[in-house]
Amino acid sequence: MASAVVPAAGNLPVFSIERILGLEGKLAERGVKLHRPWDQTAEVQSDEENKSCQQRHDQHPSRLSFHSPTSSWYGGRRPRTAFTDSQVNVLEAVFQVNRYPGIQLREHLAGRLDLDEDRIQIWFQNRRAKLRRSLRESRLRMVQSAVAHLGMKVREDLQVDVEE
Amino acid sequence: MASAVVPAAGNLPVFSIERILGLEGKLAERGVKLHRPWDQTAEVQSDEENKSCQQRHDQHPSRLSFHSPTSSWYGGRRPRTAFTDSQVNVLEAVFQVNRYPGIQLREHLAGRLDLDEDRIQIWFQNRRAKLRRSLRESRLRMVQSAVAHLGMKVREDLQVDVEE
DNA sequence: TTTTAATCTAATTAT
DNA sequence: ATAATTAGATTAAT
Repeated sequence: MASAVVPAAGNLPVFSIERILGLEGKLAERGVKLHRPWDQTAEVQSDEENKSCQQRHDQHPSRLSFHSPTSSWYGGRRPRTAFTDSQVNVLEAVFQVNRYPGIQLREHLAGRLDLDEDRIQIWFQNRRAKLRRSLRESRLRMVQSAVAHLGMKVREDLQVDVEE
Repeated sequence: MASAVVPAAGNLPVFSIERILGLEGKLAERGVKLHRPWDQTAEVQSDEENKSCQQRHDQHPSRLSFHSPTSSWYGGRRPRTAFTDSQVNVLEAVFQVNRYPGIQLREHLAGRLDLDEDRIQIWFQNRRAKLRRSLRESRLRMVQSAVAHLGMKVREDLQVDVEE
């Protein structure tokens, strides 16, 4: 077989990428129009009607449409990376010092931890989101606690009013 | 040299990442407390502020902190990738067929075009944003055109009213 | 179920 | 003009 594609997530390549690269990538430069029955609506219909990410049960991928995040032929999402404890320890230690590592630090970490640079990038993005979430929740608890104390204070004052 | 760090954008590492990885990453696991003067009062800044990038009105960043996207020691952003015409041609051809390439297609393209997979991912994100932008603008023009035609029609009708 | 890696949008920054 | 980064929301794997 010419194509050594690995079907990792159970999705089968319907159209070979070589078809696109070989035919469209080269012929299209010469103004050659290809017959692409699935592309008749390419620029029009799919503004964002289909964007909001439902369609879990893929209808057969012929026809429509390869223009939504969920029904994408040829490969699903990247398999979840399982960081080791020591990798997380290092990342957390760096995060203590720098929450926005630049490209050089990310590359350095990637080399040091044997990870891809963009895994580092994603890790820091998710780590910042986690921090913001925890800060929001702790602020919320502060407010709730303050309100609760206010309530107690009001009840105390009412008690005093009654006793007076 | 032990360190093969490439100063791509003219940024110099001030604190070696090895300090963090070597000291914090290993000793911290044994409960060893480190003296980290920059964690309190960062005596660093002279080197940080001549970084290549921003800091338009940077107030003295002593004290705090490396926790903002702009004052990040050790590296700025990734240098802008300059895609070749033929790379863009292929990416555009694929985009015609699939606006949401999964991991397999992205990896395939990365290998084929000699790019990192993450550059492919980013390219498609930006390309979708461009498409949405252009669709929004074209819809806006449609509405504007419709309004203009309505205006003309109204004027015609008024003309008829006057002539009658 | 909970946590978090991965993906997406939208806005922005910066080359 | 567009590559890179961010926050934020969501999806999905563990």
